[in-house]
Amino acid sequence: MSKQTIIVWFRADLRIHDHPALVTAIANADQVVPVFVLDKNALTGRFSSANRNRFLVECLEDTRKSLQNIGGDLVIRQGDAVSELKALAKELDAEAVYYTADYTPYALQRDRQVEDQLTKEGLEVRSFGGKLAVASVQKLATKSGSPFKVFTPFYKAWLQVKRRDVVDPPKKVPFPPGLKVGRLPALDDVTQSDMLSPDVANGGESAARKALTNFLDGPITYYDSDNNDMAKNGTSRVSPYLHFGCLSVREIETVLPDSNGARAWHRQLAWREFYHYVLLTFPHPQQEFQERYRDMQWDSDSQLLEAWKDGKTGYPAVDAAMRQLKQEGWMHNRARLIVGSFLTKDLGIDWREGEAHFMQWLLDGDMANNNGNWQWIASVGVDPAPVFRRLYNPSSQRDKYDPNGDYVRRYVPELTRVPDEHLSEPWRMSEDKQKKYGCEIGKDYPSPIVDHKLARQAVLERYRSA
DNA sequence: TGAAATGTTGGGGCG
DNA sequence: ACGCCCCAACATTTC
Repeated sequence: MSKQTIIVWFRADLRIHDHPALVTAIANADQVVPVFVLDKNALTGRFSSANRNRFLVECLEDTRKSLQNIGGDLVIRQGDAVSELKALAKELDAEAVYYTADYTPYALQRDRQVEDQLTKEGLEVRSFGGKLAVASVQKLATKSGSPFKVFTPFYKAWLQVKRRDVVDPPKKVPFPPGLKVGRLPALDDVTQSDMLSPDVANGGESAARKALTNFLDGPITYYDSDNNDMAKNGTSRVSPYLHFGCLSVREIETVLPDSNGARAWHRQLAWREFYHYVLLTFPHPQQEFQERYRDMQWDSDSQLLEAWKDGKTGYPAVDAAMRQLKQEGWMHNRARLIVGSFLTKDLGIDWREGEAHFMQWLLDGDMANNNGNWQWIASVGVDPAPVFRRLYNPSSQRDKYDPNGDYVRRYVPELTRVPDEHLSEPWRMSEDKQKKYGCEIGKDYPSPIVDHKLARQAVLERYRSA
C-alpha cells in the first residue's frame, strides 16, 4: 500500500505552535506537506497593502525555516487556491487537505469552493479551530437565541465557553524527500515601495513570540491603567501577529498572569473574537449593522479627506496618529478612536473611507476587526451607544491621553518646541509665541481644518435626522 | 477695598 | 467600550 499523504494548507495561521491542523495531519499520515498558496489577486485587491504583503513574506520565511528545522518545509504555490491545491494533491496522490478555519466572507467562500472541488476529487477536506480562542464561536447566542449585538453579554458568555487543549509544536514533519518547494516571492513582486512604511515591525512567529514575551514580562501588569497613554509602550503590539496567525490566542490564554492588567487585556482579545463573531452572524461588512444608518448622507470633501490621511488637520492628536500610521504601519488604539471620531464626526466623511485607508497601511489590517471598530466609532455598528458618547473632542483627548505631549512631538516635529499648554490647540498661541516657538500657524503647521464646536453640532443633527 | 474678571468643580442632559 | 458640553455655584485673581 502506498504512503498516506495529507496536505496542510497554511493561510492566516503562520506558526508551528498550537497548530491543531498541522499536528493532527502528522498524527494521521505517513507524509505531510505544508503548503501556502499565494494568490496574486489577493495581494493586489481592494483591501491589499504593501506593508502587509511584506509582512506576509517574512511570515512565510519564518514558517518555512521552523518547518525545515524539524525535517519539513513549506511548499509555495502561486495562483488560485482551488487549482493549485487540486494539482498538488494529484501530484502527491494525497488523501486529505487540512486547514485552520477562517471567517471572513472572502475566506469562507474560497474555502467552500476548495471543499466542493476537492471533495469531488475524492479528497477529505477538514477544517480545524485555531484562529480564535473558542471553537464554533457562531454558536454563542442570547437566551432568546438571537446573536449577541452588545459586547458585554457576549463577553460573559464567551468567558464561559470550554476551551480546547493547546497542542505542542510538532517534533518532526514527515515531508516527502525531493519535493519541489518553490521560491518565496520577491518583495518587489508583492509590494509597491512607495506604500511601504519605513519603521515597521517584522513578520513571523519568532518575532511574534518575542513581542509577546516582552509584553508579558512587563507592560501587561499595568495594562489596565496604561493602555490609553499614547506615548507609552503600554500595549502588546501583537495585533499584526494575531492577524497572520503567528500567535495562537488559545495558547496566549494559557500563559496569562493573574493580574488586573492581564484581565483587561484578555477582554481586549475578546473584542477580537466578538468582531469575528459579528462578521459570521452578519456577513455584510459593507453595510452598516444598524439599519437606521444605512441611508446616511456623508460629506465627500476630498481635500478634507486628504488632510486627514496626511496628518495635516491642524489638530495635533489627529495628525500625530495619522503620521504614526504611515510611518509604522501601526497606530495606538486610543489614537485610532480619536482619528475615527474625527473623520466621521468632525469631518462627516463616510467611515468606509477610513476603513479603506487603514487597510492600506495597517500591518494588523483585518476585515473583522477593522470593519467592526470603524462601525463602532462611527456609531453605526454593534454595541450601540448614543452618538455623543463616541464623539470625541480631539483637544481634550490630547490633554488626557498624551499628557506630556511626547506622542504629539514624536510624530509632529513642527510642534517640538510648542509648550504643553498649547499642544492641544496651537492655533490659540499669540503671534509672538508662534514665532518664539518656531511654529507659525498656517505656515509651519496647518490651522484647524474644521471648528470642532460647529462640527459637533452639525454631526449630532446629521445622526438625529438619520 | 470691592467688584469684575477669570478659574474650578460638579451635576444633568444629551439620539 | 474607554464622553462632552453647558451652566450654575463657588473660589481665586486682578485692578
